[in-house]
Amino acid sequence: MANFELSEQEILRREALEELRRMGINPYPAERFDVNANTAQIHNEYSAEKNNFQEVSLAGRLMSKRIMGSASFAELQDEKGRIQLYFKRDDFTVGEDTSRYNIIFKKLLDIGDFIGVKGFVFITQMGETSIHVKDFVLLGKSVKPLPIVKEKDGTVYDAVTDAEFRYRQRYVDLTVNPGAKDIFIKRTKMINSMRELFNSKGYLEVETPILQPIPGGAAARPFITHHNTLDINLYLRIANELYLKRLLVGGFEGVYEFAKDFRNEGMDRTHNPEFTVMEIYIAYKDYLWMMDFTEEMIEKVVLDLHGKTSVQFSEKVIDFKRPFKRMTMLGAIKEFTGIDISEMDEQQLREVCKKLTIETDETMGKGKLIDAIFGDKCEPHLVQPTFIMDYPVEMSPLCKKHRHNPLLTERFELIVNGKELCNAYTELNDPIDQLERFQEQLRLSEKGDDEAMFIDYDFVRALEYGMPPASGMGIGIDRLAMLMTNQQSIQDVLFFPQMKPEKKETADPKEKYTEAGISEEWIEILQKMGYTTLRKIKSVEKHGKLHQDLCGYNKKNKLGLNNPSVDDVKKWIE
RNA sequence: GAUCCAGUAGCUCAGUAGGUAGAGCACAUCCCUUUUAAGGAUGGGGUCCUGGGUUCGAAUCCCAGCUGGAUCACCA
Repeated sequence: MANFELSEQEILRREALEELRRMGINPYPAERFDVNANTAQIHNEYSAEKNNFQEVSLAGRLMSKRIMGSASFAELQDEKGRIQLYFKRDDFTVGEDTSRYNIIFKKLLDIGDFIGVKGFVFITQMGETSIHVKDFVLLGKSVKPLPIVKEKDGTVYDAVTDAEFRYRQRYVDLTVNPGAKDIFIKRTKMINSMRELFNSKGYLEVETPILQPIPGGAAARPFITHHNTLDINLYLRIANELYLKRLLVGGFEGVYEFAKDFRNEGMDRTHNPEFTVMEIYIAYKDYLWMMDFTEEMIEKVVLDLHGKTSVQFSEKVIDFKRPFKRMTMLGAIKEFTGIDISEMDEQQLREVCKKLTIETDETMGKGKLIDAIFGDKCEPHLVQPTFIMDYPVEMSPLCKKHRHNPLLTERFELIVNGKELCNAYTELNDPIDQLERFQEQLRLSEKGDDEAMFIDYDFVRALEYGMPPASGMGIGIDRLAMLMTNQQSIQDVLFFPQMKPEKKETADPKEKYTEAGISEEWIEILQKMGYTTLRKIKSVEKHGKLHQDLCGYNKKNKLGLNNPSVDDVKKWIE
C-alpha cells in the first residue's frame, strides 16, 4: 500500500470502506435504485395540508452530517438541489442491535457518499422541509474528501475559488460550488433555443468532417494529425463552411451544424484551442436577409434565457433588442478615426497605420491592414450589438463581391462588447472568381502570411457544378455563452478548458529501491523526505548531505534505527 | 512572447525587522433526543510550490524554475 501519499482523511475513508465490506455491505452495489422524487419537487410541491410525499425514494450525495445523540440531521444533494434528512436511532434498531445507526450511519458514511433514502416528508420545528428517513442504502462510497462549501441566505462560505482547481477538477466545482451548474445549464438552453428556431424553419441539422485533408473556411493555423492507414496528414477543422456549402450544391436549401473547431493558436480569456461554432447556410438568401435572421435568432435566445432583451455583462448592460445598429466598415473607420480610406492603396494604408500607431509588418496585405485599423480603432468602442457591413474584398476570399462596389464584399460581422460574435456573407458561388480568390490567398501565403487559406480544388469543382445563391452565418457559441452568463473568461463556459498537463509523479515501488541496495527500513523514510523515485536519489550531488539528512531524520523522529554509513549512501547514488 | 500578482493543513485564508507554523470549516475521540453557514469539549494533521544562495538560523531576504491568474502583445 502506498499509504504514505494519502492524507489521514483518505486513509480513514479506505478503512471505512473495508469495515463496510466486513459487515457485508457492498460499497459499490450493482443493483438499480429507483427514485420517485427529487429535491426541487419536494421543496416546490410539499405541503403539510396535502400530506403528500409520504413514500419518497430519492438518491444523491450526502453533503453534511450533524449528529445529536440518538437523532441526526444530514443533507442530501441531487442534481436539482439539497434537502435535509432526519435519522432516528430507533428507526434502525433491530432488537438490541443499534449498529445500523451507530456504526454504519454515524461512523462509516462520509460526506460525498452517494446514498439512496426512503421515508416521508415533514417539516421540522425549525420550519425546514425534511425527509424522515426510514431506510437508507449506500450506493457509492467516496474515498476522497470533498471541500466543504456552505451557504446561508445566498451567502457562500469557503467556496472553492482557485481557478486551476475548478478547471482541472470541474467535477468538484460542480459538486460543491452553489450555482456552478447554472452556467452550463444556460449554455445548453441557449443552444436548444437556436436549434428550435432553425428546426421550426425547416433547416436541416447536419454533421460534416472534423478530420479534413485541407483545412478550409477560415484563416487560422490548424492542428495537424496523421492517419496511419492512408499515411497522410489530416487537419482538425478550423471551420466547416466549405462542407456546408457543398451540401447546398447537393440540393439542401438550409443546413446548419453546431461544430467543434480547432485552432492551433494562443490561449487566453477569449480563446480555447477547441471551441464551438454554429454555422448555418440558407439558399436563395443574401446577407441583408441574414442580418435580420441573426437579429431574430439572438433576440430569441436572450428572451428564452432571461425573459427580457437586456443582459448584465460585468459593469455593462447590453441590450439585444431589435434592430441592432448597422454601419459599414469604411464608415466605422471614418467615424472613429476621421480618415476616409475607401480610395487608398496598400502603401497609403500603411502610412495611415503608422500615423495611428498601429503595428504592421511586411506580410500584411490590404485586407489585413484595414482589419488592423478596424480592430484597433473601432471594435473596442462597439459595446452594444452592432452590425459592421461591407468588408474589403482582400479579407473575405469566400464572400461574394458587393453588388454596387467590386472592391467590397457582402459581408457582415456582429460586434458585441468589442468582440466579434457573428460573421456572415452573401456566399460566393462564382467558381471562376472563387479560384482567383484562392490563388490570391496563395500569393499571401508565399508572402509569409501563415494564416492564408489553402486552395481547395474539390470545393471549386463543386461550385463549377453550380451552387444556388445563398447566405451563410457563423456564431461563436462560447462567446455567446459568456455574454449570456456574464462570464469574463471562456474557461468558465467550458466544462473542461484546455490546461497544461498536470505533472503527476508516481513513487517508485520498493523493489526499485532494494535493487539499488537500499535497506528496507530506509525506503519509507527516503520517500517521506521527498525522494519518491530512485532517479531523485541518483541525482543527489553530495552523498554526504543526504547521509546527514537521513541521520538527522532518524534522530529528530527518534526512530532508533542504525544509521547507514557514508559509504552505503554513496553506493545508493552511484 | 513581455510585465505584474499569487502558491502556507483536505478547503477558505491569516502570519512573522529572519528565531519552535496559526484560525475557521473538514477529520478523530468523548458528551449531547430536532440542529439551521455551526451543539459542546478535547485532539491529530504541514517537504509553508521546487531548487539554489545569503545567514548561526529562511516559510519569511536574494536568484532561478514550475503552476495558475491578471494586463499587454499575437490572434477573423
